[in-house]
Amino acid sequence: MIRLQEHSASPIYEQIVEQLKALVAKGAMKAGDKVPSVRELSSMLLINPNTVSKAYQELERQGVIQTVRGKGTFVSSNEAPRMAAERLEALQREIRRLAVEAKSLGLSEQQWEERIRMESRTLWGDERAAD
Amino acid sequence: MIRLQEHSASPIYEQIVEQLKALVAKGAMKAGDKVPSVRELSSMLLINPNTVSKAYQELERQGVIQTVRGKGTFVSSNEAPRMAAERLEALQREIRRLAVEAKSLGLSEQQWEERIRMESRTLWGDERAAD
Amino acid sequence: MIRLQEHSASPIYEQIVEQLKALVAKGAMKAGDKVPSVRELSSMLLINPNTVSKAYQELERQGVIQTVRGKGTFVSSNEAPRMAAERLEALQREIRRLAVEAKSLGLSEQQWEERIRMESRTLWGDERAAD
Amino acid sequence: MIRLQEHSASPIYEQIVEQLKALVAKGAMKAGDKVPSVRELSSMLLINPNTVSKAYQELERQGVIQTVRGKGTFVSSNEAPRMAAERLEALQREIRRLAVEAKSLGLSEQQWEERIRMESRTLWGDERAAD
DNA sequence: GTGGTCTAGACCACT
DNA sequence: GTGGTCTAGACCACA
Repeated sequence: MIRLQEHSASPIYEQIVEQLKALVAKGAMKAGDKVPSVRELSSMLLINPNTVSKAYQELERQGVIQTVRGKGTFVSSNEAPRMAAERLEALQREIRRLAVEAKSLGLSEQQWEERIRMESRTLWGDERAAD
Repeated sequence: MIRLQEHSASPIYEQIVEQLKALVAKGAMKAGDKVPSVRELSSMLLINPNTVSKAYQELERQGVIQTVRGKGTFVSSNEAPRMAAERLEALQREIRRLAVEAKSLGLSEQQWEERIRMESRTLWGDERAAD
Repeated sequence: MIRLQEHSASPIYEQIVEQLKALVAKGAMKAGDKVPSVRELSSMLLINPNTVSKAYQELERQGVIQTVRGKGTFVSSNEAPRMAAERLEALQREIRRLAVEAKSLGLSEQQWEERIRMESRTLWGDERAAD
Repeated sequence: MIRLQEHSASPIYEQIVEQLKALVAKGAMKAGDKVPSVRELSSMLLINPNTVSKAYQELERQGVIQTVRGKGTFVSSNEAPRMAAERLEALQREIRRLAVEAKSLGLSEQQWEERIRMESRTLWGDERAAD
């Protein structure tokens, strides 16, 4: 369900954050679903519980999951994402950076937007199909 | 020409890399143009020469600039960017990550693609106008 | 009468304490009124009786309710709240903390006091109206 | 400058966050001022560097301080506090809680608002005097 | 059982 | 020198 890349530039806790957000975005996990406990996931991934804990705390800050004391951690109903203003700003900055990288690689506008659409389809496509 | 954000999450050398790539992508610098020497740029930006040097090494590795012994450093003809395969893979991974973040923030497919187009226009738009 | 937020930062027993104090403060419950027994409330809220018991112990410690052996638990006459000195000190410390947070968020003194008044009205306002 | 209460209910890292925010709110520290390094403060307070680090990360998330790689940590120009929406909501909830506690302690509306004004003066008072 | 906090000590990237 | 990440292992509150 979650797979770590050992020699990745991004830290382990960030990989967990990204992948869990991806699972929720894709609909593989839905509001109310139980997330593995800190100890469970840490032993599954063979990493320290503190590292998982750090990832979960970041996910809670962003409103993706919610912890219930003594019971566990659950996917939250993501109607009101947290820190939306800051995250939208960061998103736009990163899009700008990637567009520069794309052009720097010699991609045309059409090629760049085609690559975007490839990812859009896998995320939003199913919903459109369901219409 | 290059402006550093003192308080940024990304390291200074990366800011230089990104901004020089952006200048080339926007057409503000073209193949053959001379880029400031390490000493020049470091004194302009009031930073350590080693930091500029690290940035230039990364830019050369990506094929954006080329050093000519005794003459200086120049923007290279960008027809065959180095490491294109690796960088295209990384680009696609990052697009995927941003699409997840966009959906996680509650953006619709239309809103997400509109944000992409906002950046595309400023980079590729001028060329289209010139057609 | 009491509504728990499953996904809240504060523990369940604290939510019960806060809400019962709020009911008394608003006048919805008055001195001598019977409060639900531990068993009743725990089955109403679908939680462990120990959790309700912990809440009632805290409320009794603060002088909000009183247990009469064999008869039940009642809202106490609130003329001499227990631990008033300690609680007043804690109150002042918390006001100080919130004022700092308000200023840190860029609120003006007027905006801060307006937010206070919004809450004051709903608690004390009715009494003034009854004068 | 920062004093820890050993037997406080609130964790050490939170005490650091609160106290540093208070120093900035009072004007004792201003934008651009250097904050003690993680290692410095941890040895001053005789606590683990990780605990200070956790506090600083939270302060950065709230936009109170900014770290500059390899140089240190500085008070940020607090014109755009971060997570403002979420923090304003939390502030209002906490005001509500404190108002209930005040009334529960038998305070009149006047006594409650007087206690608010006591803290307001020490934070905003100086500015008014400077007008 | 759950997550939250803290310590001790290590390694790394950046300047 | 700076902060960021990670591990190992401990204790606590909550349910």
